[in-house]
Amino acid sequence: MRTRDEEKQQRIKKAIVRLILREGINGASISKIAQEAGVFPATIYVYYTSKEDMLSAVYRECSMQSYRFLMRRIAEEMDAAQLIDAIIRGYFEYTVEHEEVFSFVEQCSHCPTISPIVSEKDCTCEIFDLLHARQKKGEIRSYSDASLAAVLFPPVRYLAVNRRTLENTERELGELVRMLQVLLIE
Amino acid sequence: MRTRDEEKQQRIKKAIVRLILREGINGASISKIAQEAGVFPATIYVYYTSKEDMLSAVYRECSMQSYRFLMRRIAEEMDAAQLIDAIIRGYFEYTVEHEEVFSFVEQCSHCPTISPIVSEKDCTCEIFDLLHARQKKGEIRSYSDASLAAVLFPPVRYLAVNRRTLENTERELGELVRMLQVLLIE
Amino acid sequence: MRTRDEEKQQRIKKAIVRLILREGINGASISKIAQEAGVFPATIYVYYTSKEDMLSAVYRECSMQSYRFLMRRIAEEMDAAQLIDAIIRGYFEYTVEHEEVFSFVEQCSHCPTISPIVSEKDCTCEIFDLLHARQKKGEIRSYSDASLAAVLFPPVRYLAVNRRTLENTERELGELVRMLQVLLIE
Amino acid sequence: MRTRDEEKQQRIKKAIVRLILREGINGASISKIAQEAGVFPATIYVYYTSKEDMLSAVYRECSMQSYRFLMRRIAEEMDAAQLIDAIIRGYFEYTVEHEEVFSFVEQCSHCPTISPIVSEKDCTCEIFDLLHARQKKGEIRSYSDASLAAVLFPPVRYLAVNRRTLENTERELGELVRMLQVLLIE
DNA sequence: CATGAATGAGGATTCATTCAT
DNA sequence: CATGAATGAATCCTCATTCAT
Repeated sequence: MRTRDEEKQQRIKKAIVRLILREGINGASISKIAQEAGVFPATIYVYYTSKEDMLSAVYRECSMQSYRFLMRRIAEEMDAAQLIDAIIRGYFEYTVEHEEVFSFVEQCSHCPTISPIVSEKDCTCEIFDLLHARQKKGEIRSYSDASLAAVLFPPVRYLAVNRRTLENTERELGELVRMLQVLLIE
Repeated sequence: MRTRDEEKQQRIKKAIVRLILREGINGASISKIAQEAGVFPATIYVYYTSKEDMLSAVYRECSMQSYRFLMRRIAEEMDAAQLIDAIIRGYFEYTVEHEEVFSFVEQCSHCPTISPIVSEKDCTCEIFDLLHARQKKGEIRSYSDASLAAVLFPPVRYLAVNRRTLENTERELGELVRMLQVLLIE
Repeated sequence: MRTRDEEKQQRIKKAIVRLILREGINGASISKIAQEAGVFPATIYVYYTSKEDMLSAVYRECSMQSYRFLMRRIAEEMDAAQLIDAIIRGYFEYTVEHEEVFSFVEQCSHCPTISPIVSEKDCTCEIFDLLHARQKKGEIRSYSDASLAAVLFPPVRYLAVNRRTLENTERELGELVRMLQVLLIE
Repeated sequence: MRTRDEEKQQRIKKAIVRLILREGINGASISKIAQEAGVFPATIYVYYTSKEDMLSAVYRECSMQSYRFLMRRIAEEMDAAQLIDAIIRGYFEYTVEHEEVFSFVEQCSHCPTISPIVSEKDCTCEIFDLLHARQKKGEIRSYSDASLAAVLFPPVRYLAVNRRTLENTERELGELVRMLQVLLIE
């Protein structure tokens, strides 16, 4: 039956992500992943044809996940200020609530043997549709997509990785939101 | 006694950096590094006590290097606009001219088993001294250091990683410079 | 799934013992053991978690084996003289017939990183039960267990290690038996 | 000057012995020995041509040493009972006072790649001269040298290795002395 | 005589993967 | 579908030894 298998594959995915947060990409061997997932190494090959295949598949899924999470925070009817606030805070919340997945994606996206598989573009197109709409209405300045992407996401990741105390984080995040509202809104 | 070969250690460092750009942290095994450097695997242990020790040492050096490179582009007497321009373009040029080192540092800084060793704070303090001076004079808005760091460096890294054609890159970079000048200058 | 090969594990054990007789504890590397056993080095780790684990396990088994061998030579209804004769000669025969195992145990028992694992006490308790019974009946003098153990086993090992010709050995062994009968029997 | 060199060689010897007590024959590598002795690995090759040569030389010296220690406890004019007492207690004291050397010799003497170098016979000849003299005078029973050696030394080593508390040891040692006096004296 | 860098063989162990069950 | 033993290449690292200084 499907139920058992689905659940086993989920355990494998979670194990990869958890292990890579703890020990880095180097530390994630098939046998460790299997142990962490409570399955046998050979079982992993039932679901994936190779380690590389497995990593890419999980990486792809996780990459998507962060932007799907983000989209749920965003409503069509938000004005530009609200939209920027939602993107920044939503993305940040994602990094906190899904620390493991975030760390996993961060590592994979910087590894030349894995990263080519997924491009951020594919994941963020929906968000850019929304931004483009506001640019057309003259609410958001007509910067290029590259520039928008550069100032919207990497700074949030930076704050997420370097966060210390809750208060600091809250203040820094608020400041970043205001900065980007000033910068992007006409 | 044979004298310690400074040049040999340099070759090892370059080999690490080159190999990690090509094959990622996973692919950088001691034997591959040795081969790339033209030394014997055992020789590496004359210069470093372990692989971890080696990676940290080279990571530390490379991290510093990027900011030393940056500082050379900056002059005390620049005004705020020039300073921002120099930081953005200087940092970007660094990523282009030292692609290998940049990729190496990017990967290490996201790997939980290596990154704790070096903090960006330690490397960028000189730049922040310059920014603080301008903030005091009222030339640069009084955002927190975290926010400044978040909008100054990660967006440049983003453009560096995602650059395609030369023209595009030039345009995007110019746009980013203007954005940050608008954002940061009173 | 392939069933765990009991016979393969036996081959590994024999290989360890044989190799250590020939080349000493120093010479018993995993790869040599594997070669001697006709298995692959990695296969050893299917049966043992580490070299240390393997050595202890085999050492423990071999230690027991010598005293089980001894017990088979001994009958409940023997009188004191017969018992001493049987212990001395039985133990000696063991060292001759299982030279490899004997040499292996001798080496392990003197190595500080292995020996703490097995105590002779655990192996000889049955023999001491028999001796205690004779002590109670007044057939054997009431020396302490330590003294009994000291004069019963180490001298036999000494003769076993230093034996030259068959005749000599036979004579020395007979002499030792008589000495201990005189010494221990009331 | 000879002084420096002599002292350095002494340090090497002590290091070997100390290290082998702690970590067994396996653990005594040239580099560890050098570190323990405070010299450089290459320096060891000034004094010995190879590791094997070094081990044999130190083993030979240490073997002799135990019996020289023993001889100092023995006086020509002792009667048979005193002689046996002196041998047993002298040898035991040696194992306690020179635990490191004793453990080193014990390990080497059981290792087939080292032991052939030294035979106990060579070291104990003086003691046997004394015993033979008493045998001629009819004070000590005319057992063969092999039997004498088998009951005189190995039991002491056994007690030395298996000693726990001071009281126990004292009692066991006294008992062993009395046993051997009864056994060997007419 | 002492040194310390260099070496290449070999150390123990883990790897990703396969295969028979 | 799941398993777990088997594999041979690869892992990091230490070994004894040599050599130029």
